[in-house]
Amino acid sequence: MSARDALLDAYEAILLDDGVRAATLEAVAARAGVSKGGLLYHFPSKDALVAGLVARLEALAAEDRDRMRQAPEGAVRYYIRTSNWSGSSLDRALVATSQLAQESDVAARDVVARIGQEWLELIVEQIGDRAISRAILLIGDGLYYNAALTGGTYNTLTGEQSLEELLEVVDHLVELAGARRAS
Amino acid sequence: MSARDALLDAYEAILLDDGVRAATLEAVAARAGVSKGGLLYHFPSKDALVAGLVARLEALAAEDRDRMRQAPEGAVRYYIRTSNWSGSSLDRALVATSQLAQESDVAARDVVARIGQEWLELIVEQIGDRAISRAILLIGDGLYYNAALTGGTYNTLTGEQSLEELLEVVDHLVELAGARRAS
DNA sequence: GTCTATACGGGGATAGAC
DNA sequence: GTCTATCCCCGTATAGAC
Repeated sequence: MSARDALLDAYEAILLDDGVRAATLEAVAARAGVSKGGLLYHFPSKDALVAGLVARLEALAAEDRDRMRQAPEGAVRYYIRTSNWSGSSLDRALVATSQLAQESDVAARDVVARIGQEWLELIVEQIGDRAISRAILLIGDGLYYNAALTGGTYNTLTGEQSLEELLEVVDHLVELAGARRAS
Repeated sequence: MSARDALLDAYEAILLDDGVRAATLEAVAARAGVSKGGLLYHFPSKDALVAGLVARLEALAAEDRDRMRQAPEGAVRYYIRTSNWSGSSLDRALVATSQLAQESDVAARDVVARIGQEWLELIVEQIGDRAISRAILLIGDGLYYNAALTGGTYNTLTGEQSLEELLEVVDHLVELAGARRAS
């Protein structure tokens, strides 16, 4: 793994575990096993570090959209399943970046907003009804919110069973959208 | 208004507008129109300021539960309507405290978790089905997440219409819970 | 009850050695 | 490509004046 990636991993990890205040250059460098000077070679400023994280999130989200579009279970089920915390690269990058968005970081705020819009559009394409799509999107947002609160320490939906139950509820919403389309 | 309340208002406002990093003692004091020394008379440390915010949130949430229980429209509709950002005291205190929870502040994390559990219990009492209740809770969480991302700059559900549409979708979930109870 | 002055540590960033 | 040394600013907190 490149040193850059190791540094971004460390930055993410600290943001998730301890929050923005703890995510200092020194802490990030130490966690990645380099010195502050070493970090500043790869990322000449803190803004550069943020930009690196934003770029990583953007790439991961684009890959995820492809998988979501092609998911055999359907985009909606795929979206809900992957919104529950699993510790995936996308989970981590998104929750970490959300924290920066809350610090009024414009780049972070933009990318998080854009990703949400793209998800919404994909769901609308699949099920047709905008109000129901928004409700489904909000359920996923709720899962991310819960992950963010704990830094992804545990799933909101503990165990496979509650996720299955939630998916079943969401299936009903998809059916409802189908019924509305038919009428 | 007491000086204490003015200081807590200022703390909240900075947390919402600019995030935890900007919420320094000096910034809070300035926004409340007192000096740093003045602030430290009322709240002898930053931890005391956090504790003050947590206590305020707890009180507001307790009042809100009473209103939710007695809401003529039902607890679920009340919950969804008030989860959309309106700039209420509870909105502000909850989103501000959520940010502290993400900084691994134990007191903040506990109170936010507890409030969520109480909401869930209230909804379960009213509609019976736990999985559906959890889905409804997550929709509310999603609304809070969106408010938190922007510091409550705007509603996720712009305009009265999209809120009404969402409430309609949620009504279907409540109906579904009723149907499950009947069977 | 609120202010100023001051101490101290930590965070971001630069220069330059290796 | 990574390290140490150093600078300056800012955030927290204490002491004490008014």
